Amino acid sequence: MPKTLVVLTGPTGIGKTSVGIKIAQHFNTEIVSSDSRQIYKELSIGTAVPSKEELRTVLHHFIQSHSITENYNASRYETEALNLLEDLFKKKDIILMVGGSMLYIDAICKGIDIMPDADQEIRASLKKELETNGLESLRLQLKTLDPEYYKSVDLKNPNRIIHALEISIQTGKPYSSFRSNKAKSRPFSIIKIALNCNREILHNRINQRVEKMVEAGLEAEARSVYTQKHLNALNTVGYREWFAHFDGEITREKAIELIKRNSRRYARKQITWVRKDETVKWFSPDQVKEIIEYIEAQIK
RNA sequence: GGUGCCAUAGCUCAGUUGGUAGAGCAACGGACUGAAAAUCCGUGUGUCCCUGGUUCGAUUCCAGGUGGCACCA
Repeated sequence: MPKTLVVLTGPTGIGKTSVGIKIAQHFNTEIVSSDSRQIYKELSIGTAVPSKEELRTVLHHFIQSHSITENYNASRYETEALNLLEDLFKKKDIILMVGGSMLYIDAICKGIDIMPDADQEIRASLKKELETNGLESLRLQLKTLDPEYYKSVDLKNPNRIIHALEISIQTGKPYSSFRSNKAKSRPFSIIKIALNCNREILHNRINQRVEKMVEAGLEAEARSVYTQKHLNALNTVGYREWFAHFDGEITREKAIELIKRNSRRYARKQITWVRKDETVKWFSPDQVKEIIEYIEAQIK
C-alpha cells in the first residue's frame, strides 16, 4: 500500500486544529504536529495547543513533547518526525501533519542539509561582536570565510550572517559547502493543503482568540516562564510582549494590543510563505467535506 | 431653530500664499535550509465630504448643501 503524508497548514488562527481532527477522524489516523511552539510542554495557552478533549479524540504527536530549555530546531524536528513517520506508516497508510511552522514542514517535505548544530559559545561571541562592532564587521568576516554565500545572503540580516559564520568557523569549511539546495526524496507521497479565508475575518478571529487567551490566563502563563525569557523558545508572539510589560516597558493594554498585531503579522508571513508553493491546494476552513474528497481523489 | 468650529489615507492628524498631498499608527507585498511564532527587506494604499461659482487651473478662495462637535435658544 502506498504511503501518503497529508500536510494541513495555513495562517495562525484559521482553524487548522479542528479541521485537522475531522480529517484525521475520517481517515482513522493520527496527527503529527508541525508547530515550532506547541512542541513545548511549558506553554499551552499562548501557543493554542489542542484542548484535552481534542487530544482525546485523535492521537497527536509533537504536542508539548519537549522543553523550552532544549534548544530545539528544524533539523532536530526533521530527524525526529521522520523517525516517527516511519513507525506510524507501519500501521497507517495516511498520516496527517498539521501545523503552521513552514520551515518545519519544509524540513519534512524537502529536507534540510546536514551540518553541525551551532556552537552556542561561538554564537554568543558573534552576537557580542555584532553589538560592539556592528554588522559590517561580521560581513567582512563572511566575505573572507564564505565569499560564495556572501554573494547571495541578505547582507542586512544579522541572523543569517551569524549562522553562516558560526558554521564556517566551527567546521573550518564555508557554510555554503553544506548547502546542496536539493530536495531529499521521501519514502511517501505528499499532499499539501492550506486553509485561508478573507483577511478581515481572519484578523477578527485572531483578535478574538487573543482576548480568549488573556481570559484563560495567558499573563500568568507568561509570568511562569518569565525568569527564562532569554530562551529562544520564548522569543515568541504572546510571551515576549508580556515580558516587556513585566519589565515595565509597556502597559498591560499595550502588551495585549501588540500580541494581536504581531499575531496578524505572523499570519501574513505564513500566507506569504505558502503562496509560493504551487503544489498547495487552498480551501476555506468550512470545506472539510471538499478537503476529504480532494485527498481521496489524489490518493487514487 | 440660531451662531461658531470642523470635514484630507483604515485611524489620529499635518499641509498646500491656488499648480491634485504627507507623518505616526494600522495595513499590504516579498525573502527565507539548525533561532523560523525567529530574522530581514520593500510599499502610501487617497472622489482632499457633495454641488455649483471665480480661475488657464480649486483639495486650497467664495456660495449653497450634507454630516459631526460646541455654545446659544
